[in-house]
Amino acid sequence: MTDERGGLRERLVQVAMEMLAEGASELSLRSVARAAGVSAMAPYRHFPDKAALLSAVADAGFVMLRASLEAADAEVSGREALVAQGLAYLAFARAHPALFRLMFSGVCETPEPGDAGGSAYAVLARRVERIVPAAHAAVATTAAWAIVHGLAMLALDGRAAAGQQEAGAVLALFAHGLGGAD
Amino acid sequence: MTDERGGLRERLVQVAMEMLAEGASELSLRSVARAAGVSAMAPYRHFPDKAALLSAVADAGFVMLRASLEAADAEVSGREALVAQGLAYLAFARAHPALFRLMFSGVCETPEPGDAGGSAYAVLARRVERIVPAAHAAVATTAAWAIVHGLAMLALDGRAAAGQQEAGAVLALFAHGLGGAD
DNA sequence: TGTACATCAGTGAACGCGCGTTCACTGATGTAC
DNA sequence: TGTACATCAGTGAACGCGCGTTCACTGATGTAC
Repeated sequence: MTDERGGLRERLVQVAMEMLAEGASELSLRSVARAAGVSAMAPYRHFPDKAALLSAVADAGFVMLRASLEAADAEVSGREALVAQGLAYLAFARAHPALFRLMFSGVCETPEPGDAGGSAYAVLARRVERIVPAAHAAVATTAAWAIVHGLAMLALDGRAAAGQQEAGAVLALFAHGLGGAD
Repeated sequence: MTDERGGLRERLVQVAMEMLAEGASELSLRSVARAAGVSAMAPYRHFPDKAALLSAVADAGFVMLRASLEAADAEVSGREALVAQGLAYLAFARAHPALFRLMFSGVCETPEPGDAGGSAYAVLARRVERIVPAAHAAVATTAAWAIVHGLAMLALDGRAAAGQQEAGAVLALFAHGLGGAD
């Protein structure tokens, strides 16, 4: 039990993410506490209620997502980087479907929209700004996020082909359709 | 109680949709039965289990969505019709957020992907086919659905500006970016 | 016309369950003097 | 060095709840003869 090191708060978040990774589609406070080897009441030492725990899990998900986008963006440049971010976004959703759903389930009251500083959104926005004329940047960023998010959601529902190839074609079509130099 | 006319099956579906419209975020079999003025067991005469009831509700949602898209498409033509469908899709999501979430929650095992004949997807696909070269139609349709679905989902989460104007700009950018004649 | 029977929609009580949260507690650790 | 006290993380029993589903039933309607 070397895992017993460290604060319970972090452990609960980590255990919850593992449960989601293992296929749990809904988390209960009790089940997370159980999986962490702790009484049902212990989480209340660290979170005011269940929603706060789920919110912390979603936050951790956004940190992971952001890191994925940044890594993908760094590998290439220009329009290709935009496509790479899109594919990374999709890969994240496919790799962590339950977590992804939780992040966008409205449970989490994280602001995370356009103005939230270090958000995953900002990574995408920064890349779009380098591609399209400033006048279109805001609209193009929303469009880029929407297309990638829609693709991910539809793929999770089995409603759109989720293959790397199809997704690549869709993103390339979109990136090509954007105005601006490259 | 003129409403007592008609099959319980249809009444249950209708009542469930009303509950969703009134803000319920999760439906239980019992609550739907209660709202329909019927015992908790009555729904089992018409649905094998809860999932089947939710599935029927989602189906009814798709029928509504499809009708909205068709109506919007009929008003204008060419690229404008594509934008109009997109706005109608968004309007549907905003008008029926809980129903929309249910429809795309994976609860419903409706096929409804590309090949499903009379689906909402087909309405969008038919319009895209008239706009872009046949070689790109499949990719463009997926892209169109994704952008519109992503916009809707992000809007429901409060993560993207959902104003008619912003959405219109995003969709116009996308429609303009598509190749092909118009 | 009347009787016996089958069908069928809906009832109502009960099952076992897991849930979020409350409460009063325990026992270890730190700190003041 | 020792004693008294506060803090704090975690415990464990209990609460009331709504859930999906089971079971055996009731009572109305239709049908055969």
